[in-house]
Amino acid sequence: MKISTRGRYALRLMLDLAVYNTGEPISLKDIARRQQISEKYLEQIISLLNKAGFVRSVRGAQGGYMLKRDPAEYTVGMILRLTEGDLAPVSCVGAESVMCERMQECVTVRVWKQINDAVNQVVDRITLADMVGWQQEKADQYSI
Amino acid sequence: MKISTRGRYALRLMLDLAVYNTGEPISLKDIARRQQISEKYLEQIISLLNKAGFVRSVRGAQGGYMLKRDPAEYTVGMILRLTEGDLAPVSCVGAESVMCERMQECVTVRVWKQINDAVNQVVDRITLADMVGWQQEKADQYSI
DNA sequence: ACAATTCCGACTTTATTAATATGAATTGTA
DNA sequence: TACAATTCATATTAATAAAGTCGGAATTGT
Repeated sequence: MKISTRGRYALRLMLDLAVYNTGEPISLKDIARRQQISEKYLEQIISLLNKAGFVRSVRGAQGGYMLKRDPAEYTVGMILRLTEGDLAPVSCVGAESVMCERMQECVTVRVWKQINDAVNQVVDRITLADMVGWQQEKADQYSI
Repeated sequence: MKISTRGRYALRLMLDLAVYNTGEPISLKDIARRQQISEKYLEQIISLLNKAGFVRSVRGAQGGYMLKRDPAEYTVGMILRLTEGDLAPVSCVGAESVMCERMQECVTVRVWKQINDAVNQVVDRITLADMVGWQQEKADQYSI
């Protein structure tokens, strides 16, 4: 039931883009330094986000990435699903659920459905903007 | 975010013991046949359940396993945690949470905590007895 | 005695995770 | 225009975990 580094890093990456947004592209090198994540690994991850149209990339010197939309328009669910794949605890209750031949008599599936719903409700409610707000609170706490 | 076969099989195994309980020990062979799971693999899984005191074993011919307590006394959470380990989506919000050095400034941890709470609330509420009930409903549906 | 079972530990195979490595393509700046 | 800083693309590797399989010892009812 773990979320892998891919998903976790993707979330931190997107949050970093939101928090440090100045209108100028932000380079992966900066993000990697701030987040203490291998730059090369981040390349792979942001490539997914880029292909999905979540970020805009600027190539060449002084290049980098920026969020394409407002932070409020990204839910945690969107980001995690893109990088982790379906968040369903078993494949038979996922978005494109893979039926199994025991479906008829299977009772455990009700458990998985409930877990799935509970998780989705959380991740689809929280946006990047929420997280930026939390970050701000923290910053305030420690600076006072 | 997947639950592995270990946990899924353990749940089906326990449910099988609850549903087919007659007071006599039930052999793994029977369970394996009914649940379509490798008997050898089930041995490993039930060994965990046995050591944890969830089931009672009877060795030798006509031997097998029985639930030690009433189905209502087993939650899904108990069974999954035993076989899957902590259900927390990341280790820093689990029961014996492993701190990381970024804890102070980390904001994503709030997301993981909410997911963790949501999942626990579901699995700690559902008991084996609930599932036996569901199974009964299904049986009724299809027999009418 | 024997067959059916649980019990135990080692082994194997496959898939996934988490990167690293190499280098090409692009572009602002000196 | 050269160059350095970047993104982009693909291949490779190393470590770990998942999902079993295998062989046989120990126990016990018939």
